Amino acid sequence: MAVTGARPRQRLSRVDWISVALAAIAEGGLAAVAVEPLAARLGASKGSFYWHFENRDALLTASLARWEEQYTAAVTAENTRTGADPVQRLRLLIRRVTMLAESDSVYVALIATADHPAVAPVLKRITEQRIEYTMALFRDIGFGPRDARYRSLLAYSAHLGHTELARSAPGTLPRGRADREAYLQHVITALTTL
Amino acid sequence: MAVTGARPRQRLSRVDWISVALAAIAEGGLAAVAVEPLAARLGASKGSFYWHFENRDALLTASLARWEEQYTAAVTAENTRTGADPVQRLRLLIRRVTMLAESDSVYVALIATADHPAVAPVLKRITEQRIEYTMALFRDIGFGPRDARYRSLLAYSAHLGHTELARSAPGTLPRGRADREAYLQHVITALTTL
DNA sequence: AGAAGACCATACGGTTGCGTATGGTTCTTG
DNA sequence: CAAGAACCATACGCAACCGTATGGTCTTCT
Repeated sequence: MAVTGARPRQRLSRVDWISVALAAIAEGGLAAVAVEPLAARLGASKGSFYWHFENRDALLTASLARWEEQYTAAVTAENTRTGADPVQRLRLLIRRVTMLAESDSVYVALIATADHPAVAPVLKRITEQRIEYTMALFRDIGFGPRDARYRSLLAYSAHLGHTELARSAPGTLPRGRADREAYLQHVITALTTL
Repeated sequence: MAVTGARPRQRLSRVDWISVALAAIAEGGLAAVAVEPLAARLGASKGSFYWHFENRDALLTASLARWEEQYTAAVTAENTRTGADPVQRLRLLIRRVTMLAESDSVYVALIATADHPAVAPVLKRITEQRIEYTMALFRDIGFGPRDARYRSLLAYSAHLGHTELARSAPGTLPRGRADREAYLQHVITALTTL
C-alpha cells in the first residue's frame, strides 16, 4: 500500500506544479507564477519543472484551464440543480456568488490581469457564460429578451464591481451580518423589480 | 525668446518623467513604469532620472499623486457645477462616468493593481470620495441615509463592474449608439426608482 | 570670464527570473 | 538484474531591471 503521508518528498507530477501555481496566483497574482520560487516551495528544482512543462507559459495555461473547469462547473451546475422557481434561483445565485467573490482569490487575481494573453480567453469565456446563464434566468422570470439582457448585464456588472470594491475599499461595504443581509436584499430587489 | 519646438531635446524636468510615466501606465500598467525604458522613450539616460527622483517608487508615487489631483477634481467638480436638480445631476454623473471609464486607461490600470502599496491608498481615497458624493446625491433626491448608502454602493459597484466588463468581455456590452443609450436608460432607472 | 551648481551619460555591480545542458538517480519492465 | 525510461539537481548563459559611482557638460550668476 502506497503511503501518501505529510510530505513524502516523493517525485512530482504535473498536477503538483499546477496546484502550487494556483496557490501562488491566489496569493500573489499571475506574477507569482515563477518557476524558481515555485520550485523552492515544492522543495524541488527547475530541473523537475522543465521535465513536466515546456515553459512557464505552459504551466500558466494548464493551471488556468484546470481552474476554469472546477470553478465554473461548480457554480452554475449547483445552481441549476436547485429545483426552485427562477426568482428563487436568481436570489440564490446572487447570494452564492457574492460569498464566493470575497473568497476565491484566483478569480480576483485573474480579473486584475485580464489583459494577459493566457487569461483573456478564460475570463472572456466564463464572463460570457455567466451573463448568458443570468440572462436565461431573467427570461425564465418573464422578462423580454432585451430587458433580460440589460438586467443580466447590470447584475453581472454589479457583481464584478462588488468584487473590486471588496479589494480596493472594503471599508465601504456593509460590515455586520445584518447589514450585509439587508444590502443583499436591496440589491436583489433593485435588480429584479420593476 | 525661448523656443519650445517639437522635440528640442532640452533638459528634462520632474514633470517630464511624470508625464511619460503616466503614459506608460495607461499603455502597459504599473509594470511599464521602468526607469530604463522610460529613459529610452525620452531619449535620455538613467543618469537624468536619478537626478530628479530618489528611485522608481518615488516616480510612481508622484505620478499617481498628479493623476489623482487632475482626475478626481475634474469629475466631481464639473458635476457639482451643474445647477440641475439632484436627479438630473445623478443622471449626468452616470452618463459622464460611463463614458470616462471606457477612455481613462490609467484608472483601469490602477484598478488592476489595487494591491500595490503605492496604488491602494489612492484608489481607496477616490473610491470613498466618489461613493460619498453619490450617496449625497441620493440623499438630496430624498432617500433615507441607509437607502442612500445602499444605492450608492450598488451604483458604484455597477460602475466599476462596467469598467471591468469593457475590458474583459467588451463583446457583451451594448454596441450600437441606440443600444448603449437604451441600456444607460435602463441602468439609471434601475438605480433611481422604487 | 570663470566658478558653482544643475543636469546628464556611461559604466559598473547586484538581483531575479527564464530557459538549456549535462549528468546523475530512481523507477519499471523484459 | 540489466537496460531503458522517467525524473531530477546543478551549473550555466542570457536578459531586464534597479540603483550607484564617476566624470562630464551645460547654465547661471557674479
